[in-house]
Amino acid sequence: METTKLVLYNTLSRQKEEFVPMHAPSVGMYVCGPTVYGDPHLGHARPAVTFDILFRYLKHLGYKVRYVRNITDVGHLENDADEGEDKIAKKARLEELEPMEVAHYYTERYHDAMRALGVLTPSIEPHASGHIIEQIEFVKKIWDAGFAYESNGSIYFDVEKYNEKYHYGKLSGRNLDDIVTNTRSLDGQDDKKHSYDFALWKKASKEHIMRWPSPWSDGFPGWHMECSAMSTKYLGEQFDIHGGGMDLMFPHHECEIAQSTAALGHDSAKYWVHNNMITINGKKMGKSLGNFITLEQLFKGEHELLTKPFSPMTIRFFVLQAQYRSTLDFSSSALEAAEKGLDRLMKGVDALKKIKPSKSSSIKVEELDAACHNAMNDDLNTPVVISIIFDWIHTINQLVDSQQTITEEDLALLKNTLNVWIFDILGLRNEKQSSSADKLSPVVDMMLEIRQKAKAEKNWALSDEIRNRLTSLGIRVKDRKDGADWEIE
RNA sequence: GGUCUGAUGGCCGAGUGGCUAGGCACAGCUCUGCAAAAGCUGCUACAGCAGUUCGAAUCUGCUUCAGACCUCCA
Repeated sequence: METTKLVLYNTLSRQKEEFVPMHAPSVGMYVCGPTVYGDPHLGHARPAVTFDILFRYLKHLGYKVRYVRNITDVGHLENDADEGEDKIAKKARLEELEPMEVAHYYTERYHDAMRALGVLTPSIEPHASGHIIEQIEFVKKIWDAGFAYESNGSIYFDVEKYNEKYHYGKLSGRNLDDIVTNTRSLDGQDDKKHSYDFALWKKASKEHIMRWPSPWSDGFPGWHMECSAMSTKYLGEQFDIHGGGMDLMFPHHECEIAQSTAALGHDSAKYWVHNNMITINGKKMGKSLGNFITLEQLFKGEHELLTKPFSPMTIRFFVLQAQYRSTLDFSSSALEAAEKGLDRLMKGVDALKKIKPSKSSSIKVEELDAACHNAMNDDLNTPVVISIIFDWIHTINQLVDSQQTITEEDLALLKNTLNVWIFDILGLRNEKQSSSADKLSPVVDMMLEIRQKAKAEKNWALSDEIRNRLTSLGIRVKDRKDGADWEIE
């Protein structure tokens, strides 16, 4: 079985392209991170897990990856009509906290949730507030290139002028004419020449707390500037992958391309990778609709739509069971299905220990790795990877049952391959194997030995009492032909 | 209104021309003192209509429906 090459869907070309790094073995990847003004919700898990998988897989393929994911703690305007009030500042004032206090709190919340989901920490996690100077410098470059104008202390990007030389809309497939006729006119845009122009630097109003000095005014950077400035700073003028949610495609990523192209004279990212949304009742889960469920609510089961709590690994597995470019519809029953599937998968992995090697193998273990690679190489098709693993869980069960045979060598290969794919690449954890279970283990084994003696003496009363009391302690006794096994519920 | 995407079995979700996706649920069976658990087996769907083809879930056209973006959003 031959192994293919990694292919990624590039939004720029609207097709799958072979991934060829610009400077192999190094790979640069930039992904838009969260705006830290609210608790992380299920929607945040999608890009985090998707690009975590890409990060892990690229490393598995032998690349040296620098993965940059930003923290937006400044910038995003509430809306253009909002006198330049910044989201962070608005929330801060409501709660009478320092803006940085709010940003820090939610950054920590985000980190905690990501850690629980098994999302590896990026190589660099730059904060927008820590890169104001870089952003001012970037605005200057655009200014010097002639694609910006000043109006009332704010600097705007001149989309029309840019579009004369380049194509504004190349990523989202729009043309300026369409944008002109189809952009709603909003109030409070008097400063701009055209409604489709966007702010590079925004003058702060009197009451605006988050502000920095600049050559133009005391203010703050426009809401697309941080990604251009920070990706350039840490990954260079040109880098391999730029990721983010599909909802950021326009205007955010379109504006980023315009900014970088205006300032540098060329595009910055080679592959634009966008994950699709998680939906709920067929509609996008997001802040604007208010139909989101926070990760903490999921972990604790505290939401009217949840029948029970779901572990972080169940959430991760749920996300991985769909290809990243498809919408994924949330429901409590879908999560329950994911939970049981994951449980079955982990039990299969545990069952590896019970296999007794033979002199020959009736199966071809090397096919597992090749099949997984082929699925993964096809634009990160994790659901197919998982289905292949399930096929092998079936095989493991047959091996345990002696319906198939495997040599000691092949068994070691099988264990190793499954470990790589399940734990290293998919990033799953076996949550039932905790350290407390290890300490508990000899104690439970002792109880089961006593019960086994009782059973041998047909002392069903004692044997059932031991079983019932263990069950009430959350330990499920599983009788087998030779003795008994157990697991924590 | 513009741009784009999608419609797969009870549910979630792969699959781009012919061969079983997978998981969950469900049914039967095996194991078992009983139960539980586990395993095994079964379950053949592609929105509608027309066309291309020896053959279409997969290609083309039309229709219907849904969603995303066009405003902060992962």
